[in-house]
Amino acid sequence: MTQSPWQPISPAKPVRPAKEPLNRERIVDTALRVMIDQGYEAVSMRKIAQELQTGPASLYAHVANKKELDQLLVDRAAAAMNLPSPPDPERWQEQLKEAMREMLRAMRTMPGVARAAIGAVPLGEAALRTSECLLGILKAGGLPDQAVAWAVDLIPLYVTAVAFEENVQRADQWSPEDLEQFLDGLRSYFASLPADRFPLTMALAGPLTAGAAGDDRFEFGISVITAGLASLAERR
Amino acid sequence: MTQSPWQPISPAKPVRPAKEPLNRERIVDTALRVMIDQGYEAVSMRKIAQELQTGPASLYAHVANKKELDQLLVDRAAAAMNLPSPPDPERWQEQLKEAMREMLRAMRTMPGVARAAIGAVPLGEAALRTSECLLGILKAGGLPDQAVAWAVDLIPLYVTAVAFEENVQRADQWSPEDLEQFLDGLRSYFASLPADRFPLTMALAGPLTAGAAGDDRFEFGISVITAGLASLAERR
DNA sequence: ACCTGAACACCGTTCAAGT
DNA sequence: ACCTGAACACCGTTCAAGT
Repeated sequence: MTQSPWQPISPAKPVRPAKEPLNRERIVDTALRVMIDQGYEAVSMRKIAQELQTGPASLYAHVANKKELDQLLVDRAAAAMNLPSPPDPERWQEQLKEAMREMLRAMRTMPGVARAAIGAVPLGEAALRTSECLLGILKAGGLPDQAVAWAVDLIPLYVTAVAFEENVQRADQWSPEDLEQFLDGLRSYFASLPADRFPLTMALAGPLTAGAAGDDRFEFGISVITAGLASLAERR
Repeated sequence: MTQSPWQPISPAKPVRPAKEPLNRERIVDTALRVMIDQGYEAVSMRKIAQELQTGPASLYAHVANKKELDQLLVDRAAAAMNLPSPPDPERWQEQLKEAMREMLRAMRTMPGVARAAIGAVPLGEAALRTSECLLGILKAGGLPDQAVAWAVDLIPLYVTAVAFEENVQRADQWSPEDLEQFLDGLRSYFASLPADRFPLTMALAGPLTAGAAGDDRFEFGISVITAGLASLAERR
């Protein structure tokens, strides 16, 4: 074989290696992209490896296991949250509601993250910052320390559960029309129940199937929790 | 081969067929047993089939898919709940708390059922009876209809999320000592944080790691929710 | 109508072998 | 130290073939 004259004589060495090396960040970036595009179910060690043009075994040099990857995704979501600060004793209830709305908003931008978050203790740096912020708001509200601490457990639990519910529906690929059709079916199902055994379910079929699409149900939830916490503060 | 004299001459035909036929109930019974023994992760179509001495394909004649099996398990848990009745306007808050305690108790006897329940709309007969009962208690509390309906969504969501959390710990096979060790680790982790950025997390390390074992945290949650709902009733 | 074996298209994780 | 192929022990679901 002859060397073309415009090529250097030194052995052909690409300026960049064909593959850039694997690292934690690239793995989490890829997992996040897959999760946003295709949902939590699609985030598998095998699929992430495939996206990175390698085999699943390669990931284990950078991530302990799937659970750790899930935790890293949760921390990404926490990092995306813009929580109200500094805490204001005059407005703590509104700040708390704002924080919960923001938590849900961030989780919605990463559908599936709720599934990764639920039932895991979030100890990443961003998750801790979220906790610290909530602690501040609740302290500003004048709650006793133990109530503050348990509330910081209760609040993400509720928001995550709501996001998780939405995520299940999304995973089933329900369009708004599908949802409306499902609710219609539900209403006629309620109407067909034996009236002697399910009188209230039948009477409240309307309210029971309302607010499934928008944020009214979530707003109700955060109002109940905020009012409940406020009632604890008043007893101080 | 000679026939033993005390055996009938007619061809050996067992009085019962070697296998009793498969049906929904046997499948759900088996799945429930596996779930109680080995947790939700162990409840797979393949494993249940194996327990029933058949192949996984055989189950699909009686159960649409895994999701339907999950729903049937959830309804078994709902059927095991002994909710307070009839509703008493004088005691509705205590009845509501009792109901939530009973829901958690039933879910605890079937670890894993929370995982099957979360994010699915429970429409089995027993689940509907649970709803009907909660509707009665909340109506007795004088809440507006829409609040009653959304509360019936919020309450099982919270209880299920709590049960799910406990279930994750159980799935990781944590003994009480492991939990204590984990909490110790957590406390020293909190103590090691940068004091300028996480002052409250550090100051509240005690309360934050308290009540993880017993029911204090759950009692706090049901108090907050009940008080929040009561504050809506007062505004009527 | 019900059951079955075999297949399809997946999982998470480990491990010995390479560079 | 990092990467890899191959294997292990699993998944849910489908489908043609049996009875």
